[in-house]
Amino acid sequence: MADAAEQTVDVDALMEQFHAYLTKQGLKSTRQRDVIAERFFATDGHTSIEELLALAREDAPKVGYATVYRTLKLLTECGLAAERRFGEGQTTYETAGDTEHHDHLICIECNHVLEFHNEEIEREQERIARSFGFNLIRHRHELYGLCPRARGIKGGSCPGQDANNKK
Amino acid sequence: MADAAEQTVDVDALMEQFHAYLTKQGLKSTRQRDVIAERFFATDGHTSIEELLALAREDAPKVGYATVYRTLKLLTECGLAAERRFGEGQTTYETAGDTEHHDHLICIECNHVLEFHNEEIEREQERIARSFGFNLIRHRHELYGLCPRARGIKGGSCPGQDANNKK
DNA sequence: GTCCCTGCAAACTATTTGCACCGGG
DNA sequence: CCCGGTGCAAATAGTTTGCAGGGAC
Repeated sequence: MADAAEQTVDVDALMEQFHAYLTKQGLKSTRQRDVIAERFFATDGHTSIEELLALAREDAPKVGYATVYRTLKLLTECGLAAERRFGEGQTTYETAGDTEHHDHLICIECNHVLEFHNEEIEREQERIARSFGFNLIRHRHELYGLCPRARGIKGGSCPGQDANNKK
Repeated sequence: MADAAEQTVDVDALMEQFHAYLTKQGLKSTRQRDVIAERFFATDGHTSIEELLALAREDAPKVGYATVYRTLKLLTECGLAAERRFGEGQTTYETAGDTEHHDHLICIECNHVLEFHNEEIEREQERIARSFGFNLIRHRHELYGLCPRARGIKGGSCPGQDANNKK
């Protein structure tokens, strides 16, 4: 899709942000954290702890679940990762900070996840919150349905289907 | 709020639907199921398994978690209950079937839950799904923020705050 | 009487934590 | 060196399941 050189630059920038955060908090930069963060930044989609553990173990075979959880928590704290809880299973994480806000459209058959953004809805949400006297902090908006392929449309496919079709 | 006589009618009607479903499925109507369903229908808000267990035990002291879970699963199957998973904690359930669709506005301080419905957003969701070739089946839309009371507005309060402020 | 249902406890899944040792600054 | 980090295993939280006995139809 995008070529390797460009991605590497991106990952480097994110790693730098991560290291800056660690330093600021008086925390240490370790091999495990670096491996996990690098692998995480290199994924484009919505990645589970289990997947990240497997990826990290390619570089550092002995890392355990706990370290992955702890590292993703750090990444979430500094705004470089965002937790997403679709369906029933485990939490997945997506890179954040670089990209702007978006919501999700999920196929209930193939579990593929697409992203969308709609200003009209964003505005409407604000209006609703305000009308109840609320200060809107964040929201969660997920659309579940059947992608063209799942509906059996001939030649149909989820846009970007091939990218990262999980489990 | 509403008076007791009116609520009773409502609960009766829902119980009837529940019994109809059980019969249709060749399942049995038992004291435990009735107690749990009645108590559930009598709550207005978003109720957790734990709360339902406590309520059910007022009528039938020996019911266990498993029965409550199993009964709520039945109620969900027949469309009389809907699972809701806000925040981190346990799943809560709300009565469905009688009321029309709505989404939720949750105060992150006091955990109070309000309901809203906005046609514009519903339409926009459909449009978005269609634009990706999706068949929209269901969605999840939750707004998290601070209610007037939580923001410290003098005299402010969540609309309906007193009704059912959980945990 | 036949199955379904129930309560209990054990199993499970996803995540967190305690602890002894390891390693970055 | 010091103190935070790591791996492992055990602990937790929420929910599900297996099983022996009980109850609905």
